[in-house]
Amino acid sequence: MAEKALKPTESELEILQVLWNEREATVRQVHEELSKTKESGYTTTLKLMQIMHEKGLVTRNDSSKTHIYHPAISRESTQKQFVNKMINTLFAGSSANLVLQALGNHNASNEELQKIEELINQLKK
Amino acid sequence: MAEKALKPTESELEILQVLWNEREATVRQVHEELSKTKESGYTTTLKLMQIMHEKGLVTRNDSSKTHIYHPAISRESTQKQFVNKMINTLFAGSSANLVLQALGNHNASNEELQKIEELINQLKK
DNA sequence: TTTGCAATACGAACTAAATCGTATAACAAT
DNA sequence: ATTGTTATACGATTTAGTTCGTATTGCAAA
Repeated sequence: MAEKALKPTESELEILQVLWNEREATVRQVHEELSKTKESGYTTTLKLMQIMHEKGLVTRNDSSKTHIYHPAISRESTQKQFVNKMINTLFAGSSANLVLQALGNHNASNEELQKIEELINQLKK
Repeated sequence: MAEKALKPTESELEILQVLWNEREATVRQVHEELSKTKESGYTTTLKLMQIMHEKGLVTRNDSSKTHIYHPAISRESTQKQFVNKMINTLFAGSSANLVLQALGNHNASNEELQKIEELINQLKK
């Protein structure tokens, strides 16, 4: 059976972000991290992560009292999912438009620009 | 007073898409357009557009019985809003990562790639 | 003018998401 | 063993978004 294409919500993305960065984390750790930029209760984070577990967005090791969570979907596939969606709903299907918008508004280093150029040269062939 | 940064919902984006393309439209026209790819009742579209009007996402001319709607926010500013959000929540702040992802998965024409290269050369300076 | 059609207005139901309070369980320290 | 702390479980509430039914209004055709 194929893997379900679950689309994480805004809050779920924030949690996944932490899990992707740390590779694994407890609810406490995730909550501490989120608290840096956001105000909310511990049990809210807990509940969200429980729901994510039900949905299959994360796995967890509950062999000890304090459960350890892992992301169940990759950062890359999630990025792809959202980028594609966005290209279709907001850029009339043109990836180039999205690229121009992204480069125009955010600052990329010369090194990063270099990488992009290389990719472009490959694609041109 | 500064303009409020209202984030359109998924459904609202679909409607804005039509308004941006047509420059203006009636509820009926928007609904016909959406019906091509989506199943839903006329009054649903109507209600959504009324709510968008309350929120200030659209303006309307109601001097005649059939109201004519216009987008109140630009396609570009909305694109910017979503792209920035996405770069932050999904690409760890790196616009280049987003660009690589976008170019890697969607096909851009040589002409479009050319435009991107030009922009990159400008940015490099 | 009456009748019928197409439009708007609006309330209500339904669904999804987020938030939190409280109960309970596991464990460590005394 | 008792007590305190930190964890999970879970129900309930709140908020946002979507959908639709029904009432009403404006207008044109008969």
